[in-house]
Amino acid sequence: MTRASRMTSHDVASRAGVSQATVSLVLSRNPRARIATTTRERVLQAAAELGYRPNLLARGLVHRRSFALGVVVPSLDPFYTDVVSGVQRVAAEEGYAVLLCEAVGGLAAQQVDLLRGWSVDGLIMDAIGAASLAADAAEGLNLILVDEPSDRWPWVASDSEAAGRLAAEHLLSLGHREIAFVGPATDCHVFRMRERGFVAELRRHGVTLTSERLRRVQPSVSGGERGMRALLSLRSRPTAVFFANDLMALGGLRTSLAAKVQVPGEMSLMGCDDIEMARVVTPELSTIAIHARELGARAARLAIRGAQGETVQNSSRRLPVKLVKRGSTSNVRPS
Amino acid sequence: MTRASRMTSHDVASRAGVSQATVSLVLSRNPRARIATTTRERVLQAAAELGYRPNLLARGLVHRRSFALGVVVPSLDPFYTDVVSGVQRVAAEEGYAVLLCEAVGGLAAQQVDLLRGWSVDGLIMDAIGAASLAADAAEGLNLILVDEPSDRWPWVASDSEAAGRLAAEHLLSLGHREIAFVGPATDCHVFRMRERGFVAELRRHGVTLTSERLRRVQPSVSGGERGMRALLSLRSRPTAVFFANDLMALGGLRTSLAAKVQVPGEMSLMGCDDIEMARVVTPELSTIAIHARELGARAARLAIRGAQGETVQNSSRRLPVKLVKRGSTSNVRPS
DNA sequence: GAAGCGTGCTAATACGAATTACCTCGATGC
DNA sequence: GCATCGAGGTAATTCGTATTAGCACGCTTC
Repeated sequence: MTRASRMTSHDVASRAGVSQATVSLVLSRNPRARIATTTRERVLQAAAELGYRPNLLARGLVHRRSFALGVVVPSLDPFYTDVVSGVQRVAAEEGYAVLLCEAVGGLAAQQVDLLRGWSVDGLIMDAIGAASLAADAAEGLNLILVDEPSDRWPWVASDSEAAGRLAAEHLLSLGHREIAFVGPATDCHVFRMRERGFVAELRRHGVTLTSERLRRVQPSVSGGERGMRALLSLRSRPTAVFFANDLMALGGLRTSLAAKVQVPGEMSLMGCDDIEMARVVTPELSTIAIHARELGARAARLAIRGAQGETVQNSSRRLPVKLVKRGSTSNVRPS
Repeated sequence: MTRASRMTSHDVASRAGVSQATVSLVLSRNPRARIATTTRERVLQAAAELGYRPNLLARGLVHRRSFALGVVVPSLDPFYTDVVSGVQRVAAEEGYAVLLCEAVGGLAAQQVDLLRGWSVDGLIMDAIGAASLAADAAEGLNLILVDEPSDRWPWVASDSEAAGRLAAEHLLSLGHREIAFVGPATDCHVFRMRERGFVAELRRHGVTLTSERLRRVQPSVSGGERGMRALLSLRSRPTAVFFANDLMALGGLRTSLAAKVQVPGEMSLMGCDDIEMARVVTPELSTIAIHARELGARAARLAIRGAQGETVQNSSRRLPVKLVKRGSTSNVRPS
């Protein structure tokens, strides 16, 4: 009951009057171990009395695995925050710890090195980060990609093409034909697919995206503002805009309201991701729900299964996405 | 150059033709060690060629510290996300890893136990979480509290009372006298101080907060909505409201706009924290900047210094806060 | 009563790096 | 020429846990 720290299995052993090995056998519940019930209880009681906690560093050293998952995110933006939260939840359930790294300036490789040193059982990261790794840096690593399919590593991803398609369907169903798209310039699978699905569906309905209605900006709030400003200054304004993520859409909304453009009266806006804040702004943002937490949770499960020796390669599947209709989209007004 | 994993200091040693001890001495740059320059270089080259990374579990086991910081947050809401981000930045600079735990349902104690097992060098957590620990659970732990002063542990905190005072000053300076406050029911130091500073400053100017203008709700967006609805239904509506955090203020803003109440024309709203989203909504939210990232960064530095043996007790200081005037507050309109 | 057989536990070792005590070897002192 | 000394390195031990091989003891069996 004294200092709960610094207690080792040896301390428990001597208090219970057994050997350290026995303590380990009891506490690790090794099924192959034959332990008399009375001994087991003496050990358990001694451990409880001393407040014994196994040293996970020592355990990890022996096992050559740490029971920790590494997560490397480009930044703690709303999307990745949800992913991390999902990872965290599953990890906690399974008794794993989570080592979090924010790879702000392309120093993903350095962070991965650190996590390697920790013998993480699994490493969850985004595609951009993974791409920045040296060829052999990921060797022997149980790597799980978030939101980008790959044939080299297992992955979890949402159905980004469907996301784009759903957005298009929604806007078309409201009668819009003058439609614009704002997406990032970065060559990232998710955004590429969202765009592809969106454009394809528009085309299927005879709507083409003119180049002046396709704006490339940073995937952030201020990027969305820039994109929207450009669209508002066009001779022929669109009546609806799909932004490749919610942050940009929030920027677009801001700019529209600042310009006294009625949303959704004169201009329908859609985002993608369904981050928390989409429900908070006025009007609430129509968007496509990506279920980022679920994505993180699945990545964690995949990582844990991979760490336990299962081959999870190709058990990957795309998570369905869902239209979330809110207040920022409406019928095109009769003109 | 082959598998960068699994390389031990023994491998480096045999490749460089020296003993493992020498490798360790070279790589740990022990100042007391006398190593010939030529040997040092042979070792460094061998290490580089093999892509050697020290095993941090083994290192931690020897040192009885892990070079990792634990962070336990009640949830990854915008505020704590910023805190974590600040911790992360400093940790990365100093070569520390960050073990993140989200203690969703009062299971902070359990998470702390996990982190204990990891021999974390420092543990950063909020006051509510710390309070939920058993009396001896924090024994021997290098614990740093976020946003709650304590004489038992070092802490970092913002000047919450000043935050409330600044909010009051701002609203008063705009001519408001009919003022309301929305805060949480939870007995948390930060919120208590914000309220105290706010109320005291009002009183100093002869403005009292009637009980119907003091709403207690959950510290969330929907809590803010409830509070605002209550205020809007009063016979004598206030002309300005201070919310104890930005999430609640965003809820209040939403509710006001939904009720066609002009903000800031008929109703000035203020939040506190200056989360990212405060700048995104329309109108932009006036608030008090708390500098959560800086709070996290300082907590991390304190934890690291504490881990290195320095006594950081009472080197604690309150971080100044700052009024951020934006579009959700304005002069009271002449009636 | 010697051989056989489980049961229940322990001794010993490994995991990989850090650290301490000590050893060797050449140069120096007198 | 013998003791001294410091520079440069190594062998051995430690950290705390998991695991394997094997010991001791009691019970059966013929």
